[in-house]
This record gives sequence, C-alpha cells and structure tokens, in this order.
Amino acid sequence: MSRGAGLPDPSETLEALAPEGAFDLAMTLHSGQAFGWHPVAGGHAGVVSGTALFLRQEKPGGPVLATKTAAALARHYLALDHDLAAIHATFPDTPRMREALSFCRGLRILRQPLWECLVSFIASSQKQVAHIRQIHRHLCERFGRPAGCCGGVVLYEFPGPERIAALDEPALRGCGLGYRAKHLLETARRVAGGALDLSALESLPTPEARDALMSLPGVGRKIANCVLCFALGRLGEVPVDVWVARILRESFTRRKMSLPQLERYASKRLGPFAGYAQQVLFHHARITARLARGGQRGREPRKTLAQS
DNA sequence: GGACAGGGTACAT
DNA sequence: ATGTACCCTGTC
Repeated sequence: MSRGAGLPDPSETLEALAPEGAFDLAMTLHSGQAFGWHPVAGGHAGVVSGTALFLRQEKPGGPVLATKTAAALARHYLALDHDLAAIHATFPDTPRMREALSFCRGLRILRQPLWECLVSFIASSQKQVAHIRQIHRHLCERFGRPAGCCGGVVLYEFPGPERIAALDEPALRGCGLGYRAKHLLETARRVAGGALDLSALESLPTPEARDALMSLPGVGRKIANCVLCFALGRLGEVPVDVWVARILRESFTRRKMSLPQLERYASKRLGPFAGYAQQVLFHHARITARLARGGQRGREPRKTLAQS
C-alpha cells in the first residue's frame, strides 16, 4: 500500500459533525469492532457501503470532520446520535468498569454494514485483530471494486456476497482465512442464493435474528452477537470472547461459569447496553495488556529479521 | 527458531 | 455439558 504526496487538501470538502456527547474517532475505529480503516495523512480513510470516506479528528473530543458528500452516511455509521452519557449511566458502578470507562470515554459502537460485519467476524475466530484486518484488506483488494483514492491509498469496496459466492475455497484460503474459507464460501452462497435474506434481519426480534445468523456455517453464539451488536444495533447483546470471559472472571464474579452462563450473567450485570459496556471493557483490557508488554522498551525500534 | 495464543466453531462423546 | 481438531500468523 503506497502513500505520500498527492493527498488533495480535503479541508474544503469536509463537513463538521456534532456527536451527542464525547467522541474519540481513532479509538472507535481501532477498537477491534471494524477492520477496514487505513491511517492516512491527517486522518482515516475507508469505504462504507461502497462509498469512500475520509474522516479527521485532530484530538479526542475535538471536532469531527467527514467527507462532505457523505456526511449523513458518516454520521449514521459513527453512531453520533448515540447519547453516550445516558448509555454510560447504565453501566455497573464497579472499580473495573470505572477504570475502563475513564480510558474509553469517547468510544462508540459503530453501525456497520451487515454483510461486511458478518464476514469480518466469521474471519475472526481464533485470530488476532491484526490478522483480521489483513484478511479484510486482502478480500477488498483482490475482489472489491475500487471506490476511491485517498492520500495515495486506493480504497476498495468490500466484496458482496455474490462476488464471494463466485470464488472457490483456494482463492479464499489465499486471503489467509484458513479453515474459515469453507465457512465463508458456504455462507456467501446461502446469502447470494437467497437461502438467508440478510435485509430481513433488521426487522426481526433479536432471538429470531440470532437464530438465523447462527444457522450459517462459521457463525456461533459469539459471532452472532457481534453482528447483532455491531451491525443490527442490538446494543444489549454481549459477545463473550476470551477477553471478556477473563474480565468477568477476574473482576465481576468468582463463581465458576460456563460460556453460556457467563453470557447470561454479563447481559444482566452489565445492563441494557451490555454490548456497549462489553466493548469498553474489551478495548481497555486489550490496550493495557499491550502497554504492559510493550511498555518496557518504549518506542525502541523492533529487531529486524533481515539477518536470519 | 520454536512455542504459544489469538475477539470460536463444529463435531463427537 | 465437556473435550478436541481445525488453518495460519503475530509475537515473544
């Protein structure tokens, strides 16, 4: 991916967006809920529902600027209408939650396009966030149509179900999907073939929508909850992964619980916006773990692998 | 350079 | 309800 000179000064074509309460653009885009954002000079570039978008925020809490022609799309995607203070007020008042929240003041849960979100999380099982991003990028660059260009980076649309359904397993394995290639291919074929109508999920009650999602190969309870929360706006659904399970067992309950039990516990304990609370806890835990590991050597350059 | 774990799921007991 | 294989990569 190249970048550098050639970024047209976007300031004249940007529009200011006002969030309901705090907002931290960089944190929100890189908190492990979306995987398609590129850092470019002065901001972030990505494609939402086929539209190339440039987003900028000088500092957390500062004004949010978005591509003028897509301001309404950006506002919706970034969920700037979420009343963050009201949501935070429903979180349990515990030391762990307070600490995570003070770290994640302006973190929002995005409204992601359904298909892209579903695929991203099918790709996510047993994988690190950096790797999920890599798969996402491969899918876009190899199978998506170019949607624009920003700061020398060509932006590609996320390939739709029909496009992926037309591929074969080796092509998907080539994107780093491993055994998930089979799941993704079959899921794409069911969606493209009309066996599951994604657009109908929006209006279904949560349990029915979850059952429909879980009928797809590669989609279990956790990933279904990710899609419900991150794409369908069901902010009370809690994806319980290894991180959240760890946090719950460390800081919320000492009782030994299975994963399903933990999820039931979490949805009650974390309140009506449990999914939101989960994301705050998840992001805080991930960043503090990273700091604990990397903190020793600061910004010292990593050892190169050149001589091996 | 090898071991380890990573935003789980499907399948068999 | 629990145990295990699964593909592959970033990281130490």
